[in-house]
Amino acid sequence: MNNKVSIKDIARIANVSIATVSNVINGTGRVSAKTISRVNQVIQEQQYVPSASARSLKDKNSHLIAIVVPFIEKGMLQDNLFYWELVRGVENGARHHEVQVILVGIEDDEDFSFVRQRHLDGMIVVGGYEQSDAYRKILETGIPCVFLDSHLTNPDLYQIDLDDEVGGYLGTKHLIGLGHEAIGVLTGKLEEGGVNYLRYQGYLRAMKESGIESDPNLIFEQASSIQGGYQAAQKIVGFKESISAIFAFSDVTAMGLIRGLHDIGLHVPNDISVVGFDDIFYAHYMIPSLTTIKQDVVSKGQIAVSMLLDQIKGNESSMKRSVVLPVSLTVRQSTIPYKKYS
Amino acid sequence: MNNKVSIKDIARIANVSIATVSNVINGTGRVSAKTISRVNQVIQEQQYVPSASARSLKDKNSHLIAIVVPFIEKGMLQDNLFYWELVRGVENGARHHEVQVILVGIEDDEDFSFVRQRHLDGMIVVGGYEQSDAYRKILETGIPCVFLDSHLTNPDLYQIDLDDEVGGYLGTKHLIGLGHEAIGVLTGKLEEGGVNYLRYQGYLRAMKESGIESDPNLIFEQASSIQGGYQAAQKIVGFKESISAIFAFSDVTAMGLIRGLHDIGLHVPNDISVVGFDDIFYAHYMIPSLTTIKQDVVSKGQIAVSMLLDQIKGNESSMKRSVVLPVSLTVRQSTIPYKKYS
DNA sequence: CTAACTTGATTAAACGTTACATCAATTAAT
DNA sequence: ATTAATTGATGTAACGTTTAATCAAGTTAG
Repeated sequence: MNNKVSIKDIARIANVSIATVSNVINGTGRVSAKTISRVNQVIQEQQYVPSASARSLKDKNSHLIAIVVPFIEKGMLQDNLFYWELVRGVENGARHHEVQVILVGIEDDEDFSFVRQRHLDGMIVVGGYEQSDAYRKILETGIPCVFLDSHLTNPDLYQIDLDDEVGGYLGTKHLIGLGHEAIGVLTGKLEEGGVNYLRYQGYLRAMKESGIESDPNLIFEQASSIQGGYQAAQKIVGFKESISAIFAFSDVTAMGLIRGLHDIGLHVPNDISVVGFDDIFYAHYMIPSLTTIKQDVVSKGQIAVSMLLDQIKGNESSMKRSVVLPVSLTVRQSTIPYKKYS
Repeated sequence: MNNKVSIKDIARIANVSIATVSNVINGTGRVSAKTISRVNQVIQEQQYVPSASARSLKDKNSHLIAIVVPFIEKGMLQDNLFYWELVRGVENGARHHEVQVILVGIEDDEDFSFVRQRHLDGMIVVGGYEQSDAYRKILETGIPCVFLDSHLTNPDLYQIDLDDEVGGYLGTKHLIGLGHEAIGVLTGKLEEGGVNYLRYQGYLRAMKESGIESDPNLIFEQASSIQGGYQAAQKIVGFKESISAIFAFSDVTAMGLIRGLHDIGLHVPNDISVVGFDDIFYAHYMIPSLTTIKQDVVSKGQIAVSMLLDQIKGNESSMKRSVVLPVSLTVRQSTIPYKKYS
């Protein structure tokens, strides 16, 4: 309705020039107290809102950032709840900085022309693999980015990661503490330096430290999805006499796994213990509730936003380029002390 | 890097006027085949991308829609996975129409000035209550909207709803068919005409049809969240001798409920049967897996987008303003035939 | 009392598009 | 052979801002 009141209208009604109105809005230039209040009055009355397109045309920044999520990964629809929590954190962080978030679920052949098209101020990229096509294209756009959970080697990039190695260590140590020795690992794609790789390193460290030899046959690499976890149960059951516990590198796969084992007749935790990773909110409500490595996803999203905005504003010095967030162990019902397989 | 190549540059390099370039890009006006290909060539070489801000400044439409989600509802953080599936559907629908989606998680005091600020083309609004403040503000913006799961009474509004009454009926009928008579209901806020209200009506119809008297004491109204479901277990346990089944009006509350009952010592389905609503993907993997009323959330999102775009483009006639999507019953492990409480 | 600031405000260019009006050069119709 | 229509292309205003340059009037300094 009132959609077309522009700065010109305000100027006319308030009997000043548009430059003055602009100054009032932005607090720039010199303008007397009375004029300020008169102009503001008119702005109120007319419900004037400055046009973002006109602004961004002028200053080249859009107050728009993108969150880039791989909805489809390796051909599988991403059902990881984890992303939802993250997206919420980002949206929430952004709104406190008067920035809006556009959601982009990238596909394999994604082209990133929308970045320049919309003059995006920056991007938050979730889970990029260093050698992927998308990753290369993202860097090519040249806009400020913050990478999440990517463990990229380039030290110039801004990134936020988890202390994945420690997470892997903690979960494994917990199982060892319960007396388990034959501990299987259910991991997503193992790429050198990637999230799963680091968790695996932590696992190895814990095993070595406790003098337990780790059996490479007990490493199961599977898609990081609930289905992936479910399918893994089939493979794992072949080793049921030699495995007493499994460390799944995400809660979602742990869920699928537990269900898969259940369908085969193996019950968690009595027949086998399971540790997850992420602590998504269902973990607490599952039956059995899931012992897992906890991270604070929502604040991760918020940190990502402020890091991105600092970078955009050029407060480079005020922040480290790489942040590593802590993880911790949350013990619940899915893990119990080792008992000989009966 | 190459961020500043504009239509002018293309025009200069291709030796034509900017008007011609514009015509080539938009397929408007008259321009010879050779010129077209030459211009396109240059566009390719220079990696030119038209500026969305300039365009939207000119034509008043931004190719930007918002999806509005109540992240925080009645003071509770929305942990409903359901929304995530919906958001994904919308994003996916949008990308096929060259529109981008901005994600807005509204708060209680939300102001919608961003709508005019960004010249949004339209909005998809999830779960609005007719008498809410937000709802009023949304209508005031005057932009095209599609309302999801809102069951609004105004027949001029575009909306997509589920056949909630039938859903309520099917779930109840299923339980009755298993021999249950004392069937409790775990519902979110019961507002006349709202989603929960209609599901409840379906419940009543099924009960009446089977000649079972429904006990108003067995209606439990609780927040639609996993915690809400968990807490409900406390209340329900007081009636454990008189309740043999519960129909929860969302899968998330069903999960919380099942866990809550479990902690109290009541096991699903042996001690009590539970039916959910939505069929979020986890329903299939829970232990026990959840009998539930299935809806197709992703396609709901996609339909919402195309409905919105039709409305924006003014193809009013081509579509009904109100779409009701079907639901169906999916039977899993959380419901079993009635047996006397022991 | 003039010169030099300060204050409050204005003018106009520029940002990258689109679309309307115009125009020159062909081609077609009488 | 003149007029009319068509084709291909251009010039330019307009969209809503911001900002640098400018200016008039009032104030202060010497």
